[in-house]
Amino acid sequence: MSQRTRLAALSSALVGQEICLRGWLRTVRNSKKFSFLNLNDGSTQSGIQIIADAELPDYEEIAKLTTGSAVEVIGQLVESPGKGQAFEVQAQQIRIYGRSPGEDYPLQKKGHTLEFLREIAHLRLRTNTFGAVFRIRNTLADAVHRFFQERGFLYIHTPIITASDTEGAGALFQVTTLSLDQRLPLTAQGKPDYSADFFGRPVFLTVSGQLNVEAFACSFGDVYTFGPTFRAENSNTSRHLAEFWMIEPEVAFCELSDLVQLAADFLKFLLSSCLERHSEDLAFLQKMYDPELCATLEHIVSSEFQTVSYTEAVDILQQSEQPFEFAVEWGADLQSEHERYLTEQHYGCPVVLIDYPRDIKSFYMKQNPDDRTVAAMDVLFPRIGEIIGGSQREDNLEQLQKRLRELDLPEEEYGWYLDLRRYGSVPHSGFGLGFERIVQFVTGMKNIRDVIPFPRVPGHADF
RNA sequence: UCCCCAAUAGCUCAGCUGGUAGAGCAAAUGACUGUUAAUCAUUGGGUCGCUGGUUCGAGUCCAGCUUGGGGAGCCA
Repeated sequence: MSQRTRLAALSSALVGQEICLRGWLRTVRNSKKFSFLNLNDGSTQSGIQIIADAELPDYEEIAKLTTGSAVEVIGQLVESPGKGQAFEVQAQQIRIYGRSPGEDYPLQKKGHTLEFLREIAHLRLRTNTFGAVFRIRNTLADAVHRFFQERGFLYIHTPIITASDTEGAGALFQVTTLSLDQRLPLTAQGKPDYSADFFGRPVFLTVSGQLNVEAFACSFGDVYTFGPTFRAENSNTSRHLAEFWMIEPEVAFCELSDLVQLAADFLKFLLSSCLERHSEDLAFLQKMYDPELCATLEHIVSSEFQTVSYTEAVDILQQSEQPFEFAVEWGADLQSEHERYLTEQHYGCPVVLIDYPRDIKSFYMKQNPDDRTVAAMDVLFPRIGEIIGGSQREDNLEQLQKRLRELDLPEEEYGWYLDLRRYGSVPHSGFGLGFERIVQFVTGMKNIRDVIPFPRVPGHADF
């Protein structure tokens, strides 16, 4: 069997040579003496035109090929006399792996709506749009690791099954081997008897690796996680998933200002990696979905992120005289419309909001000396709002214990977490980036369900 | 979960003040010497989302439900 060449590897240097390609047909155009087949193998946006001459053996079978069929083409790469492509392949031999009956195959030689394609998530991957999205998603995943690896961060695999609810991170999926179809073992009080469950206690799918990864930061210094995350929230929006991937760096000997810088450097690195590698995919997405896509990405790479305290932001919003639906008031969480005003209109660049009121943030955030704010940080992007949330962590044992008591959280559940403050405590900070959010931003996709392979949302776990 | 909008052929849609179903594309068949989501001709294709109601008569009006979309909340 011949060595296969990927379409991405084709170049003018190969013109005149015999090559072997394998992939799926996007379009077929027949005329009396030959057929034009457009082949794509997933490695690039543009496919390649195959010329199948009627002189070929089995031409009758070849002429009956339809959109979606899988084939192998052996032939000579030649310069194309036609418009729209630099070269094409003059087929010498075409092997048919699998036909694709035209009367059934849902993908047509026409545009489909993203809503329709979501119903055929196993086949939408063969479209130009999803080719571009998933190639870019791959580059982003690679760039995440490159960024941290180049800076000496350790990649940590935190548990997916966990007993701890990282407070405030949302509703949990419970994991159990107790059968819902049979009578539950009950305690004397009539509650489920978890001593009979697999782990002997209630456990859940993780909503965040943060608490675990703090332990690693307090041993290895600079670490990060990148893994699946689960939220059982009944969120029905274009930017929430029940299962998604999250990146959480955690850095020891790091205060909030250093964390802000890390987040900005990180986001710029991710965006510029895509601009470098994906001009063709981005051009396609720009043409189809967002005329300003590349300009937006380039603008962010070259812009200075604006750091503003929550208190300053509230002042700006109150003086803006914008007709906001929700009033701006110190102590309340900012609404989407407020965040978007700051990043899109007031500053016109990414904004990092810091030092939020203590009462609207989580227990583990570092108390500021003013006694009413904590060293939290949210990075706001134009269009999508909050893309990163993070903070410096409370590293003072007494302060953290006090916070647990104030919020009525069980101190005994956090014993190991408090140990990190008890033994060799250091200032440390970290943030979380929802991976699909950045894929969404880079690709210009409006709905997060279109940037993950098989989306899991309330009421849907198909495929 | 809340608010708003929508659901008609495989896909995208039209269908007026209620009178019994249409187009383009796709598919199948044929034609065509270079096409680019090719072109031309022919053919087949519908429980008008579901349930009930109003009416002589409902794709059309009303109610409930289901599904999809947009926005909000929760957040990443």
